[in-house]
Amino acid sequence: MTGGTASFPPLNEQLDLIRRGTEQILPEEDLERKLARALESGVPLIVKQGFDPTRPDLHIGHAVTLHKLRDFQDLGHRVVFLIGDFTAMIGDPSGRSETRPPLTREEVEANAATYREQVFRILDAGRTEVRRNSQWCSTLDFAAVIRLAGMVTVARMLEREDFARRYGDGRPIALHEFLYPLVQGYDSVMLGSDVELGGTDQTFNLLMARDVQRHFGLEPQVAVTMPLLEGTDGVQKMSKTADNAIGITEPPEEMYGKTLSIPDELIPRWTELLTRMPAAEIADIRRQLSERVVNPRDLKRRLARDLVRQYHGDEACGEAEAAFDRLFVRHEWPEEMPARRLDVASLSSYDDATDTVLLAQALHAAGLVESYSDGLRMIQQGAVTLDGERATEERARLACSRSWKVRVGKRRFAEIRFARSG
RNA sequence: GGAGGGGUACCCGAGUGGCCAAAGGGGGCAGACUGUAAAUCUGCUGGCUCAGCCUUCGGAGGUUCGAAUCCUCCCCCCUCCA
Repeated sequence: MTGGTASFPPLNEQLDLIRRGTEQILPEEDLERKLARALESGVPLIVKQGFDPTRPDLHIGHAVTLHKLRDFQDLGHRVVFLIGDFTAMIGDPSGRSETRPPLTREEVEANAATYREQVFRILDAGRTEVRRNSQWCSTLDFAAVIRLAGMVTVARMLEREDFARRYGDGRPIALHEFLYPLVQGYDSVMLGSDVELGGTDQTFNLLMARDVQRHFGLEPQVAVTMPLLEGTDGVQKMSKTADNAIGITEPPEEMYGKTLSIPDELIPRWTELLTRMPAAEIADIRRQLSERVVNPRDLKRRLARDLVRQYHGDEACGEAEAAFDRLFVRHEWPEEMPARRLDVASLSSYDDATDTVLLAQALHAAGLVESYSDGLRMIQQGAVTLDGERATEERARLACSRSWKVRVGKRRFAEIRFARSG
């Protein structure tokens, strides 16, 4: 897949695009030199990023570096999407408070498969090389590992911020955690990478690879780091556990709505990191916001549209926006509500004589609330609406002879019908 | 190997025999306001056909009328010494 010689845009043009949104390019002179050489020789740079397939779902925070990979791709360079299947099976505990349980081969494979599907919504599949590091890591013998470990001193390892902090605090550092940066560096050796991309939390690892490459007599790679994206709360980094993430595969309406719920301050940053809007326009957005000549909501809407379009296409985007307007602007109910058919035989509060069930129980059975008790709470708090009327009676009962359009809170809807199996 | 400290609800953390379904904070949810923004105010935050009942304080036993609290054993985490 070397593709022979290629032609690239002028150096400055390439640099401008690569710099857009990036946190650091280390060292920048090396990048310039490599780009210049590529320009001259027609041999594209090898740009690598590794992903540990430890979880099935990616969120749009992961897309930040993917967009940058795409930039390199668009400039004509070779992108290697490296699946860290070997490392995932060992379980990287770094940074986390809890040790990650090692994954089985099957889990890793399953995750890797979903990664491809998600990643190619951004990357150009036809121009992406997918590799996996088990290919070379699983055959490394112990002597080779020790040689690898000999390339770096403990003092150097302790320069990494989280290692230093943990060491300083007297918190434990497992020995194998030191091996991870080395493995990552070894990946770069095997791939001959010119550039490696990662979040700012990866800076140390990306630079470590340079040392490892030098030990192997190779030209060191350039580390390009991207900012870590804040989640929808605007405070913490986006992550599934912080519950502030937007999944790449999330439904269009969710994606649209969640984007509109981010704090205003996040608009320029998200736009810069998650869309391909030119730098000049981003600057304009910043200006408009600071001069207060625009309603932030409109910029946020534009961002939301852009995101939904990226992952779901034009049509879904239009529908998502229409659904949003209906729900939150015009305060109407959705056109279609998920139908829930409840079997009265399974509802313990069903009363033959009146042919009714307790509302709270029906809400639970329909999956609109977490439990019967939760349903009671929702009713108490005035969160439940039946056919457009607020339910206020805690012990309210629903007639089973008809269907009910039910709303709980702002965004949970269902049409409940009853069935009798016996 | 030795000495000490600790494991409480989603998270942090108080509680050291009954007044404990367990203070307080964070987070979350709901209501008002709104642009599903921010800020603010209010309420809720184990389960159950709830004036009651059932299950929870690392695990298993035990003492007691009664245990998150006392005893025994076990598991796990942390600190210091070697």
